[in-house]
Amino acid sequence: MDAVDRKILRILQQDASLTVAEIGRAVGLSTTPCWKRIQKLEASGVIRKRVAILAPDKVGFGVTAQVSVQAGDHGRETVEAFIVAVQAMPEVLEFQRVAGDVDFCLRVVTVDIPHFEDFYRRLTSLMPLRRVSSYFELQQLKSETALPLALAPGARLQAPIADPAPGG
Amino acid sequence: MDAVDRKILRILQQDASLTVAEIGRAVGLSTTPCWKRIQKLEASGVIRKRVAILAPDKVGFGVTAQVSVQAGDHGRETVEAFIVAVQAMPEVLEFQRVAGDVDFCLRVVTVDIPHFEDFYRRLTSLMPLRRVSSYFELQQLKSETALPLALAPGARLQAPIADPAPGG
DNA sequence: TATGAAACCGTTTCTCT
DNA sequence: AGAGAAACGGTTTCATA
Repeated sequence: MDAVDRKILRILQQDASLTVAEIGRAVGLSTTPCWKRIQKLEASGVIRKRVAILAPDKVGFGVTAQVSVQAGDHGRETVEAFIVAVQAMPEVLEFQRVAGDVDFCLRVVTVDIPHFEDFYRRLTSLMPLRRVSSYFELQQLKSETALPLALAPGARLQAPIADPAPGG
Repeated sequence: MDAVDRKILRILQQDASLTVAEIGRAVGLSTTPCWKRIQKLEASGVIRKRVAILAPDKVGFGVTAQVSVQAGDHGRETVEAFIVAVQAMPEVLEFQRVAGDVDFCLRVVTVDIPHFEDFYRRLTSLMPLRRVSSYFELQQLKSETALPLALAPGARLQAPIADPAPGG
């Protein structure tokens, strides 16, 4: 993966609806080699998928929360069952095991506070937990799905991507 | 927005590389009306954008962390400058003001621990902070960009989307 | 608001450098 | 590896119900 591949990825992370010809123009390549590079990036799993990002408020989700969980002192099997159950909860978008003074972090969306309370009740009844903290989002200050490729190993620091000039 | 629109959105959130004809087939519509609905969902801002999702490890990001920040007792202007500075830090993917015993939550990616230390030093020198907690991700248990539309107001509970049958 | 046919344009393949 | 031309297929428009 070279600098041109990284440029392509930076563009596709920002807007995957551009045509191959437009992307090629932006990275200084004609459509065929640009298309071949994209195919390779998809085949090798660097590009995992292409998705549509929705506006949570426009589909009725008013609450998003960060939840930290400290597990009680339970056996491996209990914790594994907990993990499977949490993974299956649709309101959980992100779920990770972490190192620190908590064991798990979750990012949760719900329609409103009563729905969150219902979620919370279901979560805490899965297994006895030592501590659970919920942080409700008051203001979304930044939300990115794009990885900062300018910081990736091998990247020369680059300026942000300019739109391809309309006049060519 | 009706049940068909929600079906379309559920599909597009999962895989935005499907053709309009395929999506139409999955929701029981021919391509033209399906295409019109997608256009409307884009125009109204329900669909914010289409993006490529990359594999962090394949581009060299080995560390992702959740960082909680409790602000010191500072004036509005100091905090606003802090917010602007954090928004500009490329390693910060998510950044929100929250209610609870911390003030801000961040989701951060870096190449490795030394790079995280560098980030941490820059973050903590922006403004005196009362407390900063970092939780390093040990295991990604779930990672979704798709909102759980089955829980959205107005949604009848629906089964997961089946792939359109290969044979037609 | 849905459909099918047709026009248009982007993607994919092929050939050549 | 990259370029350009051609074939293919998906998108977008149009006419119609």
